Order: sequence, then C-alpha cells, then structure tokens
Amino acid sequence: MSAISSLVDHEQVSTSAQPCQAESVSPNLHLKGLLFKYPTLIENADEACWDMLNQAKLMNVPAGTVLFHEAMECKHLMLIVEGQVRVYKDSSEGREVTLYRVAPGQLCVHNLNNLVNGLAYPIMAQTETDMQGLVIPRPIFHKTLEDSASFRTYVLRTLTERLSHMVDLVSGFAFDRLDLRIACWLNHEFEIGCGKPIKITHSELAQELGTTREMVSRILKEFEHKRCVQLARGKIHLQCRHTLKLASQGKGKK
Amino acid sequence: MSAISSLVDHEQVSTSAQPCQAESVSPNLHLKGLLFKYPTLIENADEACWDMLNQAKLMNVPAGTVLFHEAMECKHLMLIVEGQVRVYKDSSEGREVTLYRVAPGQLCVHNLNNLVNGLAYPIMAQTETDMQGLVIPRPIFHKTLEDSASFRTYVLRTLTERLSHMVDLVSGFAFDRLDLRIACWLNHEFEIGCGKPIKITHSELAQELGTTREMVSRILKEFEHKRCVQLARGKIHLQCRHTLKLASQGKGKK
DNA sequence: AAATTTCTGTAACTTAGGTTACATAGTGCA
DNA sequence: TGCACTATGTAACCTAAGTTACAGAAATTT
Repeated sequence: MSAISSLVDHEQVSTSAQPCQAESVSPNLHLKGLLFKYPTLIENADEACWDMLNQAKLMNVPAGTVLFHEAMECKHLMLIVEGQVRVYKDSSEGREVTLYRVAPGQLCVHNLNNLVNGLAYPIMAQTETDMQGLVIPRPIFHKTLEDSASFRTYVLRTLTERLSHMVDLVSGFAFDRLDLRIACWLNHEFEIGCGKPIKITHSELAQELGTTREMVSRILKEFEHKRCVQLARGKIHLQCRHTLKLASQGKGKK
Repeated sequence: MSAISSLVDHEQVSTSAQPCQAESVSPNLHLKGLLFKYPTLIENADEACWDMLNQAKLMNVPAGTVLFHEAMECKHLMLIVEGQVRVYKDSSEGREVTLYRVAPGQLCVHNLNNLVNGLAYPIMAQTETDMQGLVIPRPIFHKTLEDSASFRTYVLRTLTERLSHMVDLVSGFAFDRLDLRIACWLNHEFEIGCGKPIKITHSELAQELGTTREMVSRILKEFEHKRCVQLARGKIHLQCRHTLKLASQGKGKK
C-alpha cells in the first residue's frame, strides 16, 4: 500500500488515459518496421488488423514509469515496440515477485484482462527501460477483436502461453527449493544471453523471485563455491554451465 | 512420472480421442436445459454459437477419470454440464497442488491452451465426480471462434479470469504463511457452502494447497483450539465465522 | 466380531528460509 | 583524497514448514 503510493507520488506516472507524446503513425511501411518483433501478429495480419494498427498512436514512456497499479483501469491496449515492462505483485511486507515481463512482440495479459473483463487487478506494471509503444484505444481493440481473425488468434495465443508460464511459477513456489529456483533463473538468463554476464544486483534478483536479498547473497555465494558462477558487483559471470545445470536439476545438493 | 503412469494404468482413462457413450443432443430446448449453468455463454449466444452447441455430443465420464495428463493432446473442447474436474500439478516427490477446478459454466483453460496453441502441458486433469459434458471437436471449436462473437467473448473472459486467479495462487505461495492460506481456503469454502460442514480429509486438503497431511492436521488443530472450527473424521465444521475471518486476515497470530 | 484399511493426533527432530545486525568493499563524485 | 552511497558478505538467531515415526480412532470388509 505505502509502497505503491510512494511510487505513484514520487515517480513519473502516466495513466493510460493520458498518453504523453502520442503521435500518429502514418504509412504502412513505417508500421511494419516498428512491429518487426511481432512476426506472429504481422505476417498473417488481415485487413481489420492493419486498420487497427494504422489507428494506433506511437507513445514514448521513460524508464521507471508505473503503467498501471492496483485498481487502475486501462483505456488502451499497448503494443510494445521498444523496451520492456515488468509486471509484478507486491506484498504488504514490502517484498515483490515478478510475474512476467512484456517485451516487444508480446502483450500484457493483465492489460488484456482489464480490457476484456473491465476488472482491475491489484498488480503493478512498470517500465524497466525507456519504452516506445503503440497505443490502441479500447473501442478499437474491441472492434478489432470482432473483425480480425488474425488479431484474435494472436491474443488467444498470448493469453494461453502466459497461463502456462504462470503454472510454472506456481509449481516452482510449491515444490522447489530456493537454490533450485535461483539456479534455473540463472540458467535461463545465461541461455538467452549466450553466457554473457548477467547484470543484476542481489536485491533485484530477490524481488524477481519473491525472496530477500540476504537469501540470494547466501545462495549465490554457495554457487560460487561450487564454481558455477563468479560474482562481481552488480554482475554474475558464468563459470561452468555444466555445474550450474547440475545445481538447477537439484543434483549436487552438497 | 511413476505417479502419472500408475494412475493411467490403474484407473479408467478416456483419451479425449475416444469419447465413451457419446450421443447427439437433438433439440435446442434440451440444450438450454443442459447449459443453464452457462448463462454468460447462453444468454447472448449468436447463431454460430448455437450451431456449435447443436453439433456437440453429450458424454458421460465416471468419477476418477484422467481427462488429460502430461503430454496428451486434446482433440475436443469440453463444456461441463454436470460434475467437476480438478486440474492439478504434481511434483516429483509425490506432492500435488490444485491449480483450479472446472465446474459447470466454466472451461478448462488448459484444454483451451492445447486447442489454441497445439502445445501439450505437463499438468493433470481428473474428474472428481461422475461427470457429464458436451464435447466439441477441435475443428468446430476453431470455426466457432471465427464465426461467433459471443463464444469468443466467453472464451476470452474465462481465460483472463483464470489468469487473475493464478496470480492469487502465486502471491499466496510467495507471501502467505500456510495457516493463512488454509484459513482463506476454509473461509471461501464455508462461504460458498453457506456454512455447511466441508467434506474433506486432511490429506486431500494438503494436496489442494501443495503441502503435507501433517501440516494440515497441525494447523487445523490450532484452529480448533482457537474455536474457529470443529474437526470430525472427513469433515470440518464451522464454529465461529468471525474467529476464522480473523485468522484468515493474519490477525490473532496467537 | 475380527481384521483391515483409512484417517487423525502428536511429539521429536531436521531443514529451509527469513531476520537482525553488522562489517566491508566498490563507485561516483565533491 | 575523502565522503556518501550502494552493493555485498556473513554470523547468529528465529521461525515456518517438512519429516519421521509412531499411536490410536473410526470406518469398512471379511
């Protein structure tokens, strides 16, 4: 509660109702460039879908902006062109868990939820980087849902995929030890980063996984002793992919 | 793995591919009777939606049937008319968590996921009671998604609602103590049952919440001492709604 | 009625995770 | 160079949750 209001007070907030720096996107060509990260949406897009995209406005949002929170209503759908958004839930004791991230090519399903059901949901979304997005007003979103088969497919896919992802989250919390969850997270990050060092602080990682900084420090240090990783200020270097894989499979419990 | 295959071996399994006892539903009137628990679907149903429903086949499934598991592919969408299905995830150590239940009026979103994305997902669904459902073949489901605005709305609503529910699950695991989670669960059950005793064993409740029987026994006994509930074999009686509410709000920590 | 199975109670113990409370080490910059 | 700030390390302690290992009660079957 206090965490939320302090954020809202002290940081730049753009309610979806008042997009800042919105401008029309003119030619189709330009659109295709902006949306090249949405291949599943674009490649099969039908006319109705293009209609919607042509009516979208481009909007710039600085890093750290709260896009929605608590009981906020969404008046727009946002397609992210550049940058990324973190969607998370915070606890009354000041801890956090990341639920998922929205990157170019993806939709914020809670944004969708809000648009479809008209229900706000007590969760937060905040830009992690400067962001550029295409803003689609609610009525146009609904109309396109009616008219465009391709858009529909895209929306449905996104929703069901997120759902599976949420099941993974639940089962991690329910069954896996924290060291396992950290190892898996590292593994995944190293995989998509091709082994490049991960830039994150221990307390950020704690907020990612819904735990505390001290626990993360403790477990990362263990991993360093096992020579999976090497720690530096604000960075985690991969030392041995194999050892980390083992740790992430729950083996080598020590 | 072994848990799954043993279930599959020893219990009655109906792959969605071979519905047992399927029969055509003839007149519209009959359909309306069957689907009276689907008001949101029925009341606004357009012609395309009725078309689909008219092509559905009625199917009876006995209690304890595994509807899908692991990497099983769904060839049908199932609208539950009578009875209920439990969708859950099991751990390698033999524990379980219930993800959600599907009752008349609802859809199994993982069934949807499978139909939409063609991806199977390692999670289980099993009938808890004898069940009667309307089976809709995959191609007809897809066609109706194209043609029926009302069906689409219904599907989207269901999906986004489940998603919110999953967030609650995650945040419970991430932030709430087990006693809190049990208290909330009891509260909810007493609410929908209007205070009637809940029929459940401790180990079933453990599987519900992803914990162990001993923990549930211990915490329920605590609640009995606090005079929230009264325990009997296979049953939990509500003693004082107020005290339980307090416990479920994390107050009266003892 | 006796035997068997299922359910519950509970004590003793272990372990994972969280908390408190510092110390120390980098980083940026005045 | 020194100061402030942020990030990390770590020990001691606490508590929630899980585990082991029973005993006994209630239901069900033979």
